[in-house]
Amino acid sequence: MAGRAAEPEVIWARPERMGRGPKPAFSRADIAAAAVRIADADGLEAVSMRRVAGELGCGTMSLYNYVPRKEDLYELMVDAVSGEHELWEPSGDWRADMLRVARQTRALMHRHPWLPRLMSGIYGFSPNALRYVEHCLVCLDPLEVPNGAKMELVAMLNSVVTMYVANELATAERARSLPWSEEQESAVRIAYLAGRMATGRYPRMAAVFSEAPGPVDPEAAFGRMLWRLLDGFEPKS
Amino acid sequence: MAGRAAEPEVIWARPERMGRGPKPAFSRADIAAAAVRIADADGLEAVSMRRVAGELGCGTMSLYNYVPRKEDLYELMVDAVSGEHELWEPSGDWRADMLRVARQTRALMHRHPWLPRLMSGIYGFSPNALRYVEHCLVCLDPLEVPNGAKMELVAMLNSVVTMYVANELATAERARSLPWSEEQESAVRIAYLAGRMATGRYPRMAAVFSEAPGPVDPEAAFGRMLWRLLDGFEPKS
DNA sequence: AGCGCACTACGTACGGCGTACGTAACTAGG
DNA sequence: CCTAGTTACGTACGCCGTACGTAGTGCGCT
Repeated sequence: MAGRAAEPEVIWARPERMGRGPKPAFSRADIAAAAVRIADADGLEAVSMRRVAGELGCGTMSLYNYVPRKEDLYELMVDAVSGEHELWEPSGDWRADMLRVARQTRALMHRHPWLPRLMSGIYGFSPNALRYVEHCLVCLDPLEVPNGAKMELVAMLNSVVTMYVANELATAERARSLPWSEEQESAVRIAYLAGRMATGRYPRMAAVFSEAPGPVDPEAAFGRMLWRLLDGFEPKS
Repeated sequence: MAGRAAEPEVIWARPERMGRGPKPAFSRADIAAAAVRIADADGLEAVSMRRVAGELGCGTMSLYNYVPRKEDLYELMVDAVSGEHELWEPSGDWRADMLRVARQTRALMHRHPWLPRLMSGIYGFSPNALRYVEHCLVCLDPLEVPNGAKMELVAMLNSVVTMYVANELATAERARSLPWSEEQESAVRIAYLAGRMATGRYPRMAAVFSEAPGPVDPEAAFGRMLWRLLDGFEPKS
């Protein structure tokens, strides 16, 4: 019976340094940084165990001493860039602070375009995620709602920001990955949508597209979205 | 010069049937259904071109006559399950209708647990996505805000639901994929978090966890989240 | 001090992946 | 009826994650 039932499985629970043998050549931070560098430069699909090992200058299989499965490498990456969040002394205006948090998260995801995709699959609270959530809660001190609601606010904020940026990036990446210019890509897109709208099956959507004065301003749309979200948490007067 | 600069690239823009040769053995719907069956049974990572071809009973490379790249297969899958959305005559109460939409989306994602992960990477409006959005807009007819705001409402609703279910599924899958029971998994998780909280570095989070009476009711939390979101769109009185 | 063992390092190898490419069969348009 | 465009599909290439075996290393115990 018995035997190894698979190790702790939550990578943050396993100690970085074991007691016995020679000391490791790298830290988790080194590995995460290497993986982040690769993903930033060549995209998430370029992050392979071989490539990360190459970046570090070690054999491929040596990586498995630090990271039991590739999925854990992803968790390391998310935690590493979460550490880039700059924290500040709360202003006393929780809405202003939350807007600042959201804008910072959006900037972070633009710097690391692979981040939204990984956010959907992450399970637990990494060290830097804990720091981040704690900071949000401190900023929410002036808000007079139950603590649970504050957690839910943080979760919702992250959700909408993540998906908003994911959409931003999906259209941008389409334009970049193909040998077309962005105008051509968007022209094809518009033409397709126009064709669909012309069928008359989607009158409400057609109305939306026809009355749109031009391309939407992403910054303004982002701000409106956040404002509406925060409105839902304002205590009833 | 020139030559082929890569085809239309938006799979919905390319016609399903070409003019000339023998008639295709399958439709896109067949292929999508096969892929969905595999993903439902064995997870998204089991969806490979070979496996789908096997399910259809054809050679692997024959699939590329229907689907130029694997990414397009994913789009087909998302569109296929989006067609499972049941549409109804609007009730006149836009909040009730939006709640129903959200609950239906959540149920859909529980039926197809791979869906949230794919939603983050999808680019355009597939036929069934158009149907779905149009239905939401119809339900929002009684809401007196600009049309653009209605689109933004639908987008936010989908974002929040997607990430909520993604979190639900991530914890559930962790528990299932390991040879542990769910209680053991959650025990490890709690122990880890308790250890972190004991450091005193996260007093606000510690307060949240300490005052939680027990495991949260996912249905109730889901409902609260939606209610707050919709509140942000209620026209100012 | 010195032994033993837990750990690190890493090469090899296996099965599976996406898909480029070449070939044969087939059918609709001229 | 011919022929050009399409379908069908087998082969092959270069990746991928990672199981496993072996050798070296230095901490902790006796």
